Amino acid sequence: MRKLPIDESLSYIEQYPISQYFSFDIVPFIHVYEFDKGEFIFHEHSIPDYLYYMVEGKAKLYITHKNGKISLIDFITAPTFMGEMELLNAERYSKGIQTLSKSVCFAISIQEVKEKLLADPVFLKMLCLFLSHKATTATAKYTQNQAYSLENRLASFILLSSDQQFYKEKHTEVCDYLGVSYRHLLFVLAQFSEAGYITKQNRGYVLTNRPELEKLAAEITY
Amino acid sequence: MRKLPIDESLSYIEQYPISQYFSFDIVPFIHVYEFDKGEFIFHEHSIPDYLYYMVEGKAKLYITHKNGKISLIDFITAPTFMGEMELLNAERYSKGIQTLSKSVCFAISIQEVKEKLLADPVFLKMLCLFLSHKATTATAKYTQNQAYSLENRLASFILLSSDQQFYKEKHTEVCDYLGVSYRHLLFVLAQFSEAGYITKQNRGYVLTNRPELEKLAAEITY
DNA sequence: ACAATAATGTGAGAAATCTCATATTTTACT
DNA sequence: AGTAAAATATGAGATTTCTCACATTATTGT
Repeated sequence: MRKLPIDESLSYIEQYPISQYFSFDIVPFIHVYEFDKGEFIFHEHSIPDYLYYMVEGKAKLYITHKNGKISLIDFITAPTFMGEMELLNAERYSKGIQTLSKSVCFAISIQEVKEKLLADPVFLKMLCLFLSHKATTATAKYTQNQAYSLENRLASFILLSSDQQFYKEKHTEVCDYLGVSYRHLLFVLAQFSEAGYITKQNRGYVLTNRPELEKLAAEITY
Repeated sequence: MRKLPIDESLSYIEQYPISQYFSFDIVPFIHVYEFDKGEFIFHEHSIPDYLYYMVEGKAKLYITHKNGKISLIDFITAPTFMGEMELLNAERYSKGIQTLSKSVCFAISIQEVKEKLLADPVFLKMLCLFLSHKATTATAKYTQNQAYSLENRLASFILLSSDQQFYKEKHTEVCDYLGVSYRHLLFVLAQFSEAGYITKQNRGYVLTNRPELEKLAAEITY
């Protein structure tokens, strides 16, 4: 993590407007940080000092269980806030957030502006919408996880995350995200290959029978 | 559902203060309704007209999947808000809410006060805290559901939901809540009986070996 | 009080998913 | 370039959980 020099910082602040979320001038309170790929924005069980607004990059939000299993709660993509729950103090200790690519974040010192933020209707309204949306998608994901087998969920995930008929997510992340073992993920992936729905190529898979994948995914959607 | 007469309504409003959550006088906008046990407060996929504040009673929040499985997302107990996500319009269609006991709710017409609410910092701050707390507990529940077997989760649930060493939740609800089949719930319950951790009695179970249940539950807690 | 409906309970077999062991390939680091 | 660490891959066997079928109480409405 490194703090960007003034001129670069200002350029980011100009490029990614954040003022709309506040009814007072937030710019004086912003520090711009850059995180390398793989760096932690929040360590698990830490007490965050900053509310972040990620403007570039990708990260994963996860928790580690006592038995060693990891639940990848969400893939986080810019633009988004991070640490808002901790700001609210509803949850004192943070979950973990680790970047998946080089990321740029606006950091706002909680200590400096907590009071102002929690009395700012513009910020609070945005935050309500954000939290509500986050809760809705999380609930959808988790209830589906327990109502459908991996076959359906993986088909759905492949369709959502593939880019131009090409799927290349990391197995190690996907199994934590879908809540199954690495072994089982590979097993179902092999089934899909076997059935000709996908075909291994280089470091990923080409979708070779999209309609069938869509049929499997459609069993979930309501 | 029936609307309570003026005098009863006022008595409830007096007994359960709600003004603290608003910076304007909300009382003129409140209608007091009573729901019988088993009545629906929201039908699934409906568009709510009211934001509710439940002051007495218990209900369950659930969704039905395409394959017929039901996910019981949460047991709702007074006092709490309902329909707040729909008010925010983050989610246009509601999930289902059905009461588990006779319940009394304050109903606030969305159409009448939406504008005012979404600009009210007192209300918005409370709502942020509420949503954040809800998201935190839901995430904890769901990630644990996929990281631990029913043995651990059920032990934990029995300890949490039993009253004075006596467990008497409905199996049909519990299996939807814990995300397993009815059959499997009964199977693990039988295991616990077999091992002497619980003992069937009348319409429920007596906890006959709390320490062992606690040991199982402790595998989860972090 | 009686029928209808919901909840409880159990067996048997199958499917989904897990654990563990181990080998190979890729990626990251110095 | 060389080594350590991470990611990929696969087999075998065990566990967990599911489906379905069916029987037996409770509960509810009229």
